[in-house]
Amino acid sequence: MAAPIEPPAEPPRGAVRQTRRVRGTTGERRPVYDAQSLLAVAVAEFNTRGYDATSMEDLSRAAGITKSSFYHHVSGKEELLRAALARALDGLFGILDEPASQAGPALGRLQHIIGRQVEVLTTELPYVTLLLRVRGNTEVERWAVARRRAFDATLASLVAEAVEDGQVAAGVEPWLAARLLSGTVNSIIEWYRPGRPGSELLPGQVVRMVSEGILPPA
Amino acid sequence: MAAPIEPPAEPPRGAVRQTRRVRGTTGERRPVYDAQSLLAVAVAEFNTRGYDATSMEDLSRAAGITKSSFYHHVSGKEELLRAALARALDGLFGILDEPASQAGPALGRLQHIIGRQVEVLTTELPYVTLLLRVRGNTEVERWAVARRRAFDATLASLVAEAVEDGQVAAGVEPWLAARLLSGTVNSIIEWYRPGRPGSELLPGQVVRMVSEGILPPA
DNA sequence: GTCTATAAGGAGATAGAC
DNA sequence: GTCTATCTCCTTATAGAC
Repeated sequence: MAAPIEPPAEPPRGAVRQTRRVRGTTGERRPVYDAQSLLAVAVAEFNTRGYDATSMEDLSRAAGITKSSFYHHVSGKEELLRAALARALDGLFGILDEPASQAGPALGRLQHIIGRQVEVLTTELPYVTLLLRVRGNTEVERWAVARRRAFDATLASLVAEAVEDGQVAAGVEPWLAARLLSGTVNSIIEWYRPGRPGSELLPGQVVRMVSEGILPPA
Repeated sequence: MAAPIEPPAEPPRGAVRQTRRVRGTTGERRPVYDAQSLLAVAVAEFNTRGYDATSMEDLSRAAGITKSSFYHHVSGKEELLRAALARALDGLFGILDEPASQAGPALGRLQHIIGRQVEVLTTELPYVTLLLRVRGNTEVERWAVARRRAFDATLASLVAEAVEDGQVAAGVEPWLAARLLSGTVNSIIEWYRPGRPGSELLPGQVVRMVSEGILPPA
């Protein structure tokens, strides 16, 4: 079987609680963690140093507790990776389930997906960043890589369909266009940072630039 | 000091010999290595597994010798990384020294650089791939990241100049265009593999697509 | 839930024989 | 130039007290 929908040995996700802080015995405030908030801490560290270069010691220090306490909450390093990759993939594949991704002319569906992909990239930035950097060293990583490829293949077939339908200029090689398209959109993770004004304009700008050119003649 | 031209503690490069094979005592053929050919082996492994996930044991096994023998030829893991990153950066910055990168209208210089960047990406694929994946964990990595940023900044200022000169449509935000431009070109490392027919057309196709759109209307 | 202590193994790197 | 053996440190992960 290629590219299974479910990751290997996925346990059920626990209930999600908000991170809050309580007063410790010595008076200082210490965060109360659950699996979700520790995942966010871990993914941030993974993205800063790289997954393989980040030790469980690094993660626990970032969370403000010892390594052993960290292990009380999470089952291991690879489980953190699996959960993060699953979240990124859920976001991306969720786009394909939307009505506007399935109805209408191929070009319109493509533009909807691209715009929404930019949105998911920015709203789920840390998780998608991690996903796009995975190399395929373990079973979990290979699963994520295969799912990513399946997503890209969907886009590639849509590009081909748009060319066949005469909505995109025939001089374009569909497979090359699809690859540059994915590369352009995914490259946003290299520089996008949340909280800057004008972020809500980005999806439309990206869709326009891939349609009219990043450097259109005046 | 920011973004020094020279990497930290760079030793002079040794003479380059071609890799050949000699008959061992047991009759099997074993490659004769020098620093350059071992660098190629190492970079290939780094790109497959990721730099941090690749052990010196992995490298020596890929070269067909023991870890100790491997250390006879190279001084260490980080030195391999430094040499590989230097090669990639030399290729990229060499583009900026070309006459066509310095004379004429900004848009023309930009198009020349983009086309040549595609060429360097493909001809120096393993080295540039490694460069684009470096995170900045060590002094050597931070040096490489800073140099990369300097290269991107040169492109960004050229885009701004082309817009000011009225050669590129004024609706384009120069910094966004520059970032998507770099992202699009750099994404080629994710799928390009040497030896396929038609590779010589790629630079021109990429320049056309970033100018006219990846998905131009029919 | 958090801690100290520790197990078990893998990492980068070196010594010294052949 | 290549090898076996080894050093030292760091890694993931667990045991068990509080």
